[in-house]
Amino acid sequence: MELTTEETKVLLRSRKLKATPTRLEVLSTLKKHTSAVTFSEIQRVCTNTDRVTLYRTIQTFLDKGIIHKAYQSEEETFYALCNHNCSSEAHFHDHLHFKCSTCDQVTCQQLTDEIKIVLPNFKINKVDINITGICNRCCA
Amino acid sequence: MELTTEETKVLLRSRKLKATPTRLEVLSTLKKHTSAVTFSEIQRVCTNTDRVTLYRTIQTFLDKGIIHKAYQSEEETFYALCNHNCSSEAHFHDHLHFKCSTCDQVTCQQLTDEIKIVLPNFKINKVDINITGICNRCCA
DNA sequence: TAATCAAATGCAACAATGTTGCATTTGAAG
DNA sequence: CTTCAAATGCAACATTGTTGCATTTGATTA
Repeated sequence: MELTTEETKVLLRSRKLKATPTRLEVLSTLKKHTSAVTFSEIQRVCTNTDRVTLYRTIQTFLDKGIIHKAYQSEEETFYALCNHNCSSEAHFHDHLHFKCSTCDQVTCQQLTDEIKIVLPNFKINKVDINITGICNRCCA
Repeated sequence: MELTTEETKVLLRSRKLKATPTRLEVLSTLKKHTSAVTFSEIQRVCTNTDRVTLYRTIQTFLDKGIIHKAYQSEEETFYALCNHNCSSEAHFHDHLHFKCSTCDQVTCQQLTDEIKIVLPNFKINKVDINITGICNRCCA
């Protein structure tokens, strides 16, 4: 997920969104992180943007499928950029979200084997898998 | 999970908890439901108990492994009684939580096949699987 | 059954998080 | 440069959950 400022503007306009400084800054923050980002982290970076605008910006990005909720703990929600395979309809078919209890980072993990979940007589729309444990970097 | 009032008292005392009217009422509410229960539903039932006491009661039950968080949406948390296989350490090894988008109920579902998740060099402590879709009753 | 005391509760106040309405500003198109 | 819908900032509010502290109560012991 490499995005220059110009590419970000193109992305925003392709979704019929104005390329405002706040939106560019939020997206820049997200792409700088390899792991998912909390609202408070976004707020910490965008100091000269109103709290309400940040909430609305995130909601807009969620609606347009630019970001997704990677992990929701009791305290905080973690957001991450969507990648190309990740439509707003089906985020989780072959990946999951991992919260490391050592470094507290949330990362998206791709699965090599697809997970098969069988629930007879149920219709499955969305599968969210959240795992907590110790990530590969902290294990090493 | 059949619990008479007397059995509930025994359960509470076995965890070194006093069998107060509020605790009995909260547990009675949970066992009356086949699906997981929200805080607001508990609050709706326990009208003569202070809000703060209900929060503390739920927290105590979580700590003691009597209930667990079945599902956490943006708006609400769903709680459910723990069954016998379900220690406070490892809730989710062979079951998942299903949120039906038709009837809005959250239910625990047992899996016939254990799910195998492979993440090389990671240490997995807890696996939460949340599925949204249409449950067997609403499909019928 | 009465006395005792830690545990549990109720109340008030507070904190954090997120939302809504509305006036003002601004990005992008002509 | 003008125009206008979209985006923003501000104020006020709603919801959710927490903390401190005085009072009450369940369970134990005498």
